Amino acid sequence: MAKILASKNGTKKDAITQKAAGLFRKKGFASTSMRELAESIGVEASSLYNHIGSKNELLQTLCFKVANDFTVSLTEIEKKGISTVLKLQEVIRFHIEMMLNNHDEVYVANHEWKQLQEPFLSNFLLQRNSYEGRLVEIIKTGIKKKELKNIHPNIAVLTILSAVRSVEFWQRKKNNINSKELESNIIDHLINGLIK
Amino acid sequence: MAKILASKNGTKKDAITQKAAGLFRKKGFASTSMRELAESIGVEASSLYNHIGSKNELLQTLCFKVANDFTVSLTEIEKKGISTVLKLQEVIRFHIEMMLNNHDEVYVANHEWKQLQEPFLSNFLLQRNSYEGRLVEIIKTGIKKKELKNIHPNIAVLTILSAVRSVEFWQRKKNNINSKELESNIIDHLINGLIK
DNA sequence: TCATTAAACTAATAAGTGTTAGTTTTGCAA
DNA sequence: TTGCAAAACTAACACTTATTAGTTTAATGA
Repeated sequence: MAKILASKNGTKKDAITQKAAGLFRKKGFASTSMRELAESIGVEASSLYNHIGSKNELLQTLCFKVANDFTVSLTEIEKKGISTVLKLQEVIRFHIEMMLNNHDEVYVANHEWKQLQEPFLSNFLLQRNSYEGRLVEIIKTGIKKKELKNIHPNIAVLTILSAVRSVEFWQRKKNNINSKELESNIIDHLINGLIK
Repeated sequence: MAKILASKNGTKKDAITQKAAGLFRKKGFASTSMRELAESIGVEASSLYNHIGSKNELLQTLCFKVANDFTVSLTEIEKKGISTVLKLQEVIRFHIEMMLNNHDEVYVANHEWKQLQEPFLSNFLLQRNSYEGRLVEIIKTGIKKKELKNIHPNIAVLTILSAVRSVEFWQRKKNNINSKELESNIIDHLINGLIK
């Protein structure tokens, strides 16, 4: 009868959620069984239900925690009295650091949100659209202030949001590049381009 | 007793594979059952096995078809006697057009390759690493020729390959932006940056 | 020491999984 | 019209799935 050891400053539910994040990332949500999750903890599957509500609840917790982190961060950045370019830099930097520090959770939120059940699915997409819309507004302001060239704001936002996901692949390869170098390269690329 | 109608210039296996691509994209490979796939065609699940080998074979077919298309295209571009910047432009353009013209297949190859079984999984990753390596070489050449600034080639490649995936999101929203505008915006962003 | 509670266990359920075997139907060529 | 092959069908198999009910064990506090 192994016990689920709660990580310090966290409940047992948190410990299970963390393990789930790792498995959901490696194998996908649908391909991860509760028996596998339980085994990775060292317990029977049914024992998990003393701590969590359901498998789907685990996914909900993960997705909305990540979504909320991004929303809160964007609100902070919006409030600052800095240029558009600096705001974009901070947004990009936050995305990269989230992926570096919370790899499993962010990956799962990015890849497995489709498996959310209603009404959580609609809710998640609403939050996502709102986030993208606020980034579009930042870029529109930058164009108006002539800080940015006259690109299509929606395309630019989706390009940036996709580009920062390169950190996913970067984790896969265990290159010894420190996070600051990674950050500055990606930010420079997305803001200034590749041309010499 | 409904019949599987083969699309013109294609076998019935092709028709099933195409339907599978759509479902695998919408629901994920693991969450799509053979009974669902069969129903979407209008046939019993067991009837599918008159035409295909297995569910996993469908995924293999999709993933390697896409991987091969990209490999072939890159070989063509490498052969051309054009500048590094133009080569990169053509690579980016090909990615975007593949995603626009073969949305389901490319999406599935990008998102569901993890569900491949060995030895196909290792094979796919080898092909992918080789593709990325060849792009890294193009960028290294561009730096040597002083066409490109002195960025980290590996980071640049992964940033580009991630950025072109924005087309995935773009399909989701049914904005009325034509593909040429989409292409030129993304290429300009990745080559020249955002700054005015 | 004893009662309480948290959290593990075993066992079972009902539904769904990919796949196979065997049979029947269909459409075409001779 | 008959014979044949392609391709549909039904039925079943052998597992696996998430989850629940009921029970036992371990830890805690009085």
